[in-house]
Formats: sequence, C-alpha cells, structure tokens
Amino acid sequence: MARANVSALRKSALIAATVDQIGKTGSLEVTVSQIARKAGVSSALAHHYFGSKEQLFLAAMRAVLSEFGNEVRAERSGLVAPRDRVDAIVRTCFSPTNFQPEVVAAWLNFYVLAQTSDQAHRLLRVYQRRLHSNLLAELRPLAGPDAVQVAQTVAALIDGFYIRQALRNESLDATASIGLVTGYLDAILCTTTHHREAQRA
Amino acid sequence: MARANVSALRKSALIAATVDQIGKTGSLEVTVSQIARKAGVSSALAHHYFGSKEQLFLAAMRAVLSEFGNEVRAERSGLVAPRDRVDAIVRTCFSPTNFQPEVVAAWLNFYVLAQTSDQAHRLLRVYQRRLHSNLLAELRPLAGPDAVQVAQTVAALIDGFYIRQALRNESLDATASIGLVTGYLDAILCTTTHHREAQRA
DNA sequence: ATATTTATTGATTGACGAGTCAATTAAAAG
DNA sequence: CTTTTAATTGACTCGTCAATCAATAAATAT
Repeated sequence: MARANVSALRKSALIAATVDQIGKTGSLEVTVSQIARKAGVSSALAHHYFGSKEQLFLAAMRAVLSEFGNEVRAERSGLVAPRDRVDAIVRTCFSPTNFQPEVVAAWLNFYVLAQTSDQAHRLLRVYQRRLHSNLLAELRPLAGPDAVQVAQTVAALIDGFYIRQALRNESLDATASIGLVTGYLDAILCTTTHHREAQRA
Repeated sequence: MARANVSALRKSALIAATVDQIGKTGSLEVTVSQIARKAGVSSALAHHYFGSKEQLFLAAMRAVLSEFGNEVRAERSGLVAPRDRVDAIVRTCFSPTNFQPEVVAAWLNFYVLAQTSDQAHRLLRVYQRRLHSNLLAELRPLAGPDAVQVAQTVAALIDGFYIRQALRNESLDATASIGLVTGYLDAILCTTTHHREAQRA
C-alpha cells in the first residue's frame, strides 16, 4: 500500500490553511507565510506547489466550491419531489460545514477576489450558474413561467443571509435563514404548497 | 462670502476619490498615493487630514452611508401609504447613484473591511439597524406579526442583489432587482395586496 | 551503490507602500 | 509689515511580503 503522494497531502493542507486563514482574519491580506505556518510547512513550499499567492487562493476557492457541490449532490440524492429537492439545496447552503463563520467569511472574500481576478470571477460564475440551473430544474414544475425569477430570488436571498452571517448578525442563525428562505418559497408557491399540504392531510 | 474651508474641500475630494478608487479597482488594496493622486493632492496631505488609511476608509464609508440615508429620506417623503413607503426604500437601494457598479463594489469592500475593523463593523451595524427599523415600521401594518421576518428577508434580498451587481451579472439590472423585491412583497403580503388591488378597482 | 528526481527550507532580493518629517508656501491675525 | 497658523509637499524611513534561489535531504529509479 504505497503511501499517497506527499505533494497531494501538502497541497490540501495548504488549501485548508488558506481557507481557514482567510476566514479567520476575514481578509485576503494574509501572508503566504502565515498560511504555510498553519499548514506546517515553509512559505517557499507553498510557492513551489502553487506558483503564486493568487493561484493558491484560486485553489482554495475551487476546493470550497467543489465541496459545496458535492454536499448538494449528496443531500439531494434520494429525494424525488421537486420541493423536497429545492429544500435540500437550501439546507445544504446553511449546513454546518458550509455556514461556518470562517467558511462564510472566506466566501465573502472570494467575491472580492473575483473583482480583481478573472479566474476567480469565472469560478464564481460557474458556481452561480450551477446553483441557478439546479434550482431552476426543480422550480420549473413548481412555479412554471415564474421559475426563473423565483430561482434568482432564492439565490439572492441565500447570498444575503451569507453576508449577514459574515457580519455575525447574532439574530440570524442557520435555522432562521433556512426558515426565511423556505418561508419565501411557501408564499410564492402558494398554490403548489397548498397541494402539498392537501396531500399530507 | 468667505470661501469655504479649503480643508473641507480637500477632505471631501479625498473621500470621493477613495470610494471611486475602491469601487473601480474592486479592492481595499488601493494605495493612499493612488487616492491622493486622483484627488489632486499629495499622499502626505491625505495622512495629514485623516491620520491613517483606515480612518480615510471609514470616512468614505460614513459618506456612502449617510448619502444613502439622505436619499431614502428624500424619496420617502410625501408618501404615506406603508406599501408605497416600502417601495420607496427599495427603489432607493437600486437608484442610479446607489446602484452604480463602483458604489456597489465599494459597499462590498466595506463589508470586508467590517471583518477587520471594529469601527467599520459598528458603522455597518448602524446602517443595517436603521434600514431594518425603517422597513419594519412600514411593514408592521402590512404584515402584522410576520413583519420582522419580512423585513429581514427584504434586507437580505437587497444585499443579495448587490452582490450580483458587484459581480456584474448582466442579467440583473436595477429594474429587474426592484421587480424581484416587490414581487416578493406582493406575494408575501398577498392578503394586503388584494386589499390594495380591491381598493384600486 | 549510484544517479535522478522530488521535497523542502533558510536566506535573500526587490518592490512596494504606510506613515513621518522637515521644509516651503500661502493665508490670517495682530 | 510681521507673526502665527494652516496647507502642502518631496524625500525619507522602516517594515512587510511575494517571489527566487541555491543548498540539503529524502525518496525512486537504474
């Protein structure tokens, strides 16, 4: 059983340390040395593996994004009712791993990074599109012609609650956020919701 | 008619330049020299008047916040129906001045600044509280016991659309954003909305 | 064993930028 | 006028940090 690539270990340690450090300090103004120290290696090694600070940031972003994607897929699997699948997506957004203050703070900073880095911008777009089309697929049968707008609204809502979490708005935790998003959905899909309630009764 | 304080002129020029520069570059990593150059003065003068880069940033934030507050007040004045007043607030959020890409980008960066600066954090909180209580005052008669949640949702929605604007999501301009927020309100206040429609008919 | 590639670092470089300061100019006061 | 006070700057300091590099250690291959 050959011991796995050391390089892969180091890389992922550095990536994790990057997210963590950005999240903890709430800023992109973290030094490569800080990150490397947290990962238990020298800053030179970080440069060796990633080439530049920006590339390290991008790798960290990719990691967060793909982790999020995986969770969505996992949470949604098995569910077949469109509304349940939408709720699964929403729940995932506010799951303990994704809605951790550090991760949310990192997200916020990735948004900022996207303002200056084309690659970051592209990554974020990919994520947004994917979220949007995921939502849309489930909302089509629920909201018909309004589906696009509902999907846009849900996506914006989620980002809005993320910002609040980043600012540590005590009054809005994950549960409350989920409640407000589903509350919106209940209201906007009132016809369909009534159907659901009828079915349950 | 004594010519106004030179110092006030310089200060406001520097503040405007700060917002502009942060907005244009989409980052807090702007140099005092860049800002000063844009304002037509030396960087030493910026330090002379503001003491530090952070204080300059905070002054810029205060300016944006208070400009926003003034606009809200102006736009809302004269309207008496709660729903109209809510709509006025929403409209102001997406008014040409406030929803300019540069200003929105500056906002986003102020959110980031609030992660590392207590003063910035406090400023943002004041703004958030004020917006919330403004919304709440109007929503109480419209949504009764749900008013708090509706206000929180509206506030989050607005922030969500701001993020989208910061990312230059072509598909969502000011008009579309206003439409989606009011769409939400129409749906959530459906009882009241029906009353309104009935009144109009 | 030896050669070759990979992992790893300490030390260094070079740039950049916030903040200071002493000096200069302009305005205000007396 | 002269003196005091405010406005303004260029030049400088000092720290920080990304990125490089040469050197060493460890692993892999031959």
